[in-house]
Amino acid sequence: MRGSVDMNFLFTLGEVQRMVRAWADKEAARYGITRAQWAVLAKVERNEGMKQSELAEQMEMQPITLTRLIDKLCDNGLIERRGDETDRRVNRLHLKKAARPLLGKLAGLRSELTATALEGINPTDAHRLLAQLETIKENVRNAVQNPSGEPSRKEQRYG
Amino acid sequence: MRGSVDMNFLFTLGEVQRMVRAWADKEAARYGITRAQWAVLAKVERNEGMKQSELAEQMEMQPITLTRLIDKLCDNGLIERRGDETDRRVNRLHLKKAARPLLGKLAGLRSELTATALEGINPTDAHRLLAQLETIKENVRNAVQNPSGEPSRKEQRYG
DNA sequence: GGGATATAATAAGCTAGCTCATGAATTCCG
DNA sequence: CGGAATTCATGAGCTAGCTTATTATATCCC
Repeated sequence: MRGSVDMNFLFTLGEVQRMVRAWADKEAARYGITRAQWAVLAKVERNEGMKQSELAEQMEMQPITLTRLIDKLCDNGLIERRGDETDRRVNRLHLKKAARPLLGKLAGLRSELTATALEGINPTDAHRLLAQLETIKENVRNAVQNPSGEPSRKEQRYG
Repeated sequence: MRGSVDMNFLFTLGEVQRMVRAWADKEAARYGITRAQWAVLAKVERNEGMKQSELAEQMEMQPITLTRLIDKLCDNGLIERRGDETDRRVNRLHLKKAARPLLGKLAGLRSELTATALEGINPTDAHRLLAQLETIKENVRNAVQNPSGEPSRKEQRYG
């Protein structure tokens, strides 16, 4: 029965998210960075030379939101925008040297935080949890793209 | 191996939370309410006559944060603060009549949202997911209460 | 070439949510 | 009684996110 899940899922997710965010922000603050900025920094590390627009899409956020976060990372000397050689509209994002040691510490912090959060959940379940989160993300993405009222004339769910 | 979970759990949770929040807020906006306010309203429904401080504790948020949300719900005529008879510092929260029909619609919306978000996840897994979220919440609560370095052996804070 | 259109980034201005610091009223308790 | 703690509210300020609009550049296609 879905009843009891129905009862709690949305709000529980909300509470967990708020608690985790506050906690991770507080810990990350030791390194002078917020969690949102950290997420951007980590993405740049794994994909140096990305365009802002690509990164925004990957992170499921609006380009302007990303711009603000990048502004701060640039102010702090952690990354830099470099113009693209063939398309002068484009900025490509690169780490600056100062980011390296910080990223090392942040990796350690991430392990700590994850281990603490997932304590008591065995690795198999943890993997399933992560996969379910991805599923939910996908479901929400779809829902946002074809809003519920609209049947989207391909899959009319009410027979 | 925990490696790949370690790699993604924190940031994936963040992305899911942002997407779900934006989506739920957008849907809830049809009824002139945000998700955060909705959560408060739903709690008041299930626990009429609560004090603000009790509610804040239940919802794992700071009293001041709750005060702001309650301000808006009062402005919109959905709930009201009534003074406690024996302790005049205390406000007790009650639904106003206007809240009833709204709560009915919101219950429907919640079912819809939950069903959409969890599409493709079977009920057993959905229950496990919810239980894991509760576990994480508990873990984070503990972590925040005794910050990481401190072993906090049995709370001998005095003496 | 040149107009229409698309894309990249940004600007301006707003909101929600959260916090800290402060203060006021009240109650508790030694 | 009188100091300490509790309960709530206010004000100021922050991050992060959104919408709408603007600027600059590229591309498409006649």
